[in-house]
Order: sequence, then structure tokens, then C-alpha cells
Amino acid sequence: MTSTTEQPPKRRRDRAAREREILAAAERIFGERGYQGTSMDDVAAAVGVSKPLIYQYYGSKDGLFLACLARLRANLLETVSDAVPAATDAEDALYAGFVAWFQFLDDHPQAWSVLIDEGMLAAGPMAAATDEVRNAFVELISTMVRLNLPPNRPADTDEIEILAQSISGATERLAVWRTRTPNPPPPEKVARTLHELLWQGLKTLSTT
Amino acid sequence: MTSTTEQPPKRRRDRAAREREILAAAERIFGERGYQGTSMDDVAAAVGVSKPLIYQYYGSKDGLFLACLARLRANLLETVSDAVPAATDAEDALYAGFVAWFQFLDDHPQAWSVLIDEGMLAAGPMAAATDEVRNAFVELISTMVRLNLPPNRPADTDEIEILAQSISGATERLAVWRTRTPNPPPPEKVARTLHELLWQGLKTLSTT
DNA sequence: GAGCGAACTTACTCGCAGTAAGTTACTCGG
DNA sequence: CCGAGTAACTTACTGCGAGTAAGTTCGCTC
Repeated sequence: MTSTTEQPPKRRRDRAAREREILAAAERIFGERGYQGTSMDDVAAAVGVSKPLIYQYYGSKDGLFLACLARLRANLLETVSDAVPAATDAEDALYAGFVAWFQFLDDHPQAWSVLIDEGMLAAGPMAAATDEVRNAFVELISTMVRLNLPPNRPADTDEIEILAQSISGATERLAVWRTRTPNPPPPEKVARTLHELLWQGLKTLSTT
Repeated sequence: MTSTTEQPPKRRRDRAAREREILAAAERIFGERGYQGTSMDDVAAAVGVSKPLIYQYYGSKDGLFLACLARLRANLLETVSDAVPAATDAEDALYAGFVAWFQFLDDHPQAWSVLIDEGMLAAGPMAAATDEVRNAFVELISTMVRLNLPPNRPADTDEIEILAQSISGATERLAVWRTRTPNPPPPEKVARTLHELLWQGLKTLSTT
């Protein structure tokens, strides 16, 4: 039964081919189970190879993960960067960039969690708990936004959620940035700039 | 030399007191070294107690971490929520909320990393790599913003950075939210709403 | 001062990242 | 066709850290 179309029974491959094979499996498994949830033995088993081989090629678990990251990052950046100059003016460019970003992540759902999803790093109850912190703020903001809608305007649930998530996300990111920046601007300056960025838009959105 | 003010040489304490002692040490160590970087033996040693005792009281490493989280979360939420109704109108409330948020995190630097900092979960080169992905976008956005400043306006470096970080943060968060929401609105809707939220403010900021 | 429950410890298991040292298959010059 | 050299690959470990089983000691009460 050694037909000609039989898949070769796991022979040796040259290094480049094996590396690609390993990278593909790693991207898939990291995407499915997250960084913590993935063991090197899992990846090795999926490829049908022993663990030290992966260490020889990628050095460490981090190394393997970083290799996945690099590929996806390049793809994503390229997609978004390409969308921007196609637009005619700055306003369009902003919109086009957003669409490209969300579209890419829609089209590559597993790429996504490898790239950015923080939940990937802490699975289960921990992710749930940090989510709760976030949700508390999102609700707080949603309430504020809702309170300031003119009574005649029907509330678009999705829209309000989008606004609240945006604001919460921006705020959180600024906080991270401030801790990592040597001489960060004082809280008042950051708050003022953020407020100026958002307030006009909120006003417009709540009256149109 | 058994003076009356001598601290008792690590005798037994009742459960509640020990729990508080452990929680305090855990908050400090998690804050310093992050979740991954902290071992239960570290915490046990810091308190001067053996590891199983911590397991008896907190169940697991996650349990201990969640206990820290709960305390900090309550503090933070309270601080921000209190700042909001003190304001006279919606615009002020938004600003006051932002200030309270950034101020709290300034005042509790170690609380911060326990609460939200994603870097806490992946230390070292991994954090650096995901940061690079973010920075690439921040730069892209900064460039776009800068290009659209009127030539006479001097660029405020901090301000532009704040804007770029905000936009990048909002975008990232919306992406996470979309993956976790059953029927998320299509990319175009999200992009449109986000664009409407930000565009007015960007226009205003670049001309004033 | 005997007994009893709460506080606490010693001494493990198990899973997984990482490694040392060796073995097998391909290949190329003769 | 053959032997040497090297790239591909494996077996069999170490070490560390989370989590646990099974006790042991302290302090209080009757």
C-alpha cells in the first residue's frame, strides 16, 4: 500500500522548510490557546518533531513567539499603511486607516490574539477580573454619555458602546504611556488635551 | 533585652491579621516584579511564612492576585466616581474624571501595574516587542497629525504624542471589544463612529 | 493539664522551559 | 559504490515553580 500519492511518512526536511512548518503551527496554537496556554511540547507534537529542534531553531519560547509576532506585525502595518495614502485628504485618511485596521483583524481572527490581545497572556478568571475593571469604567462612561443625549434622540446602543470603549481605551493607554515616559506631562495637561480631543466629537454625536 | 516595645518575634497571628499581612506583601511584590515575575515562594518568604499557608488562605496564585486586584479596583473606581458628580456640567465631569484617573495612578504607582499594565504579564523582550507594534502605529498617527498642522502653528510634542496614544489606544480597545462581542457592528460602522468622535477635536486642536 | 481546633510546616508531586550529549539520515568527493 | 562530514533530529535528563498530603505545634478553654 505504498501508493505514490501517499504523504511522505515524516521524513527530514531542510532547515528553512522546517522553520516555516514550525512557525505555522506556532501561530495557530498560540492563536488558539494563548501564550501561557501553549507549551513547547504542544507545538513540537503538532509539527511531529521533538522539542529541542524548536529550541535549536528559535532559541526559546519567547523567540518563537516573537517570530510569530514579527510576521503578523509586518502584515498588519502594511495593510493599514497602504490604506492611508489612497485617501484624498486627511479626514478620509483617518477613516480609511480605521477601516483597514478593523477589517484586517476581522479577516485574521487568530492573528489577532497573537498580536495584541492582552487576554492571551492571562487566561481564565484573571482575564475576567481585569475585564471587570474595564467594564466598570465603560459603564460609567456610557451612563455619562446617555445622560447627555437630548431626550428626543433615540439611543444607538452600539454607538454608545463604541464611544465608551474608545474613551476607556484611550484613557488606559495614556496611563500606560505616562508610566513609561521619563518626564510625563502632568495629569491636568493630559486630561485637558484628551478632553479637547473628545469633547467636540461627543457634542456633535449627541445632537445629530 | 526583652523590652516591652520589642516586636513579637514572628509568633502566630490570627487568620485575619495574617491575611492582611500577606495581601500587603503580595501587592508590593506583584507591583514590583509583575505577575509572572513573582513566585509564591517569594511572597511566602517576604511574609516569613510557608507557602501552603498562603494556599490555605487564598487558594491559588490567581486567587491571591485577584484579591490584590479587588482592593485596588475599588479604590480607583471610587476615586474617579467621586470626582465626576462634583462637576457642574457634563463637560466638566468629563475633564474631572480624566484628572482623577491620571492623578490616582500618579499617586499609586505600584497599584498601577497590578491593576492594568499589560507589561506586567510579559516582562522583558516580549513586552518590548508588543510595544514596538504599538509604537509603529503611534508614529504613523503622529505623522498624520503633524502633516495636517497649519505651518504657522508650532508643534507641541507632548500634545501630539497624547493625541496619537489616545487614538491608538481607542483603536486597539475597540478591536478587542469587537472580538469579544457576539454580533459586533461591521468595521465600517465602528470606523465611522470613531472617526466622528475624533475628527472634530483634531480639527479644533490643530487650528487653535 | 488534657483535649481540641486553628495556625503553621516539612516534604513531597507534577508540568513545563530549557539543555547535554548522542544518533540517524542525506550528500558529495573519490 | 563507499566512506567521511555535516545537518537534522532524538532520548533523557535538570531545575524551577505551582500546587498538595499529611502531619506538627501553639494557644486557648474547661
